Amino acid sequence: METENKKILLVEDDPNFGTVLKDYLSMNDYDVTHAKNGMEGFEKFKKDDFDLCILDVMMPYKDGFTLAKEIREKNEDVPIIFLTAKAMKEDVLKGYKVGADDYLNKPFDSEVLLMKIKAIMMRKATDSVADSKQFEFNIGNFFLNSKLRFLTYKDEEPNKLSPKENELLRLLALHENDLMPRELALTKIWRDDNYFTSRSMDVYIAKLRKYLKRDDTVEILNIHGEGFRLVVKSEEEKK
Amino acid sequence: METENKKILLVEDDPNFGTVLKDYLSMNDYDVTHAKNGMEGFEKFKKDDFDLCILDVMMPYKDGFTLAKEIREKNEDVPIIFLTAKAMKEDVLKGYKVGADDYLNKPFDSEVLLMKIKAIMMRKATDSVADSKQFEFNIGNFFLNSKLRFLTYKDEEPNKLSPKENELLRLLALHENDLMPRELALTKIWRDDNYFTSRSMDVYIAKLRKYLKRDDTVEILNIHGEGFRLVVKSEEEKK
DNA sequence: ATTCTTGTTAACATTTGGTTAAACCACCAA
DNA sequence: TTGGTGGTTTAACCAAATGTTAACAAGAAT
Repeated sequence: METENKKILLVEDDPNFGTVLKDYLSMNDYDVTHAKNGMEGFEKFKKDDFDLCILDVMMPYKDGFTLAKEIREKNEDVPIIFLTAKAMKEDVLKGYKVGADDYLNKPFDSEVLLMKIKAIMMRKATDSVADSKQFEFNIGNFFLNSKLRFLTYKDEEPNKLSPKENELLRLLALHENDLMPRELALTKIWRDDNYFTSRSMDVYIAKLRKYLKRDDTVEILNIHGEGFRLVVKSEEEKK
Repeated sequence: METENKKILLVEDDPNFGTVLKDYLSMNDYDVTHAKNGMEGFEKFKKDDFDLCILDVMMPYKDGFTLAKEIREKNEDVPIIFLTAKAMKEDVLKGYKVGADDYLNKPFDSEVLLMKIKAIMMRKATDSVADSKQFEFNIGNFFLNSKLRFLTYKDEEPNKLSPKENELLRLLALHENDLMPRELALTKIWRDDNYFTSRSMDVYIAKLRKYLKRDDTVEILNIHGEGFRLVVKSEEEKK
């Protein structure tokens, strides 16, 4: 199991095709947000951080190109793939002008789309030195490197964390001193919220507590029925 | 003094189409070398340094894919565009597997080709700062010359590395002390990510470890499910 | 009290990695 | 053609890492 799935923004007005495509991509481990038109697409784009945008060109109100331009103003790096109804030269040229990374003519083969997505993601993966921000945390006297899955106490030997331990602690750290809802961890890490995954998560909370108990300024509290809270006491309140 | 024009290798067996295309590209300020078949294409490729290859897929003797594979062995970065007679799914997938950057269905619009060329060059220009011509590495007491495929320990006799050993170690070195994701090596070196390529990679990791074990400040660590990490201990932490 | 949730441990199942050796393959030379 | 050589892949087997489930104890809520 790896960190988090890649997020894709899919903007497609045809509801049937849109949902089918969304499901297909989800099945292939992408985290897909589906917007039904240009406006909605842009709203959703602003609210989240996507790794890729797939835009239908022909849409009412706001076509794919206009949307792409707006997106480019906000972010000049996100890869964009256009879906065009036919291989119109003008469309293709326009697409490239807006900074498309690729385009596909409908109808297209879903495997080809997957291939393209992979190729594009790989390209980005190589150069983008990755935002290390989201992956490093100071938690009391601990330091968590979530990319290498290391938890270090003071200057001792780093402790290896398993993927699930790591993801869970990272989520807790992202919500430091605040509630980290059970449901959030379950859907993000276990991708399913049921009795068993819930019990499994509790097992992992126990493991994390074991690691963290070396530092008595750090603690994972339970909020009954809601979730957990990673609290870090500051120097003063430590006494 | 002006910058030099981008060099394009065009491999196309149809003499009419080939020369017309060559002239068209030349007119647009590209420095085009035209080869009439796969053999000639590969010969010319070896003799010069191209910024882009445009390969016809259907050619006598040696088809475009085979040629692409040979080219990839020499150089894993040159962008490759395929020209395919028809939009066959198999062809497209095959192309991507060989590491194509794009493909075009004949007949195609020349402006579209120009656009694609521009887009691809742009991409390389921006992101390829990443794998910038980095072919020499100091790894602890080792010195890796990745161009000549030599690994030297202190001042002893250089050790020859096979192409795969070399590429793998180079990728690791590029990510020194950081995670080198499995997937990255598999797609970059093996051009496919499946059970067997993955096992093959593990075999190569074992080989590299054997070379490296002479120096105990250097080590290849595994990050379960993620990839590998080439760590070089500094003098202090060595003790 | 009793019912639901959480904590913890340990057994078990599954997945991934390490290593060796043999098979395979392309190339070159006799 | 044959045989050798170097490189790579495949197979087999084992070891390590990770994850799930069951069982039971302990807390909280009503």
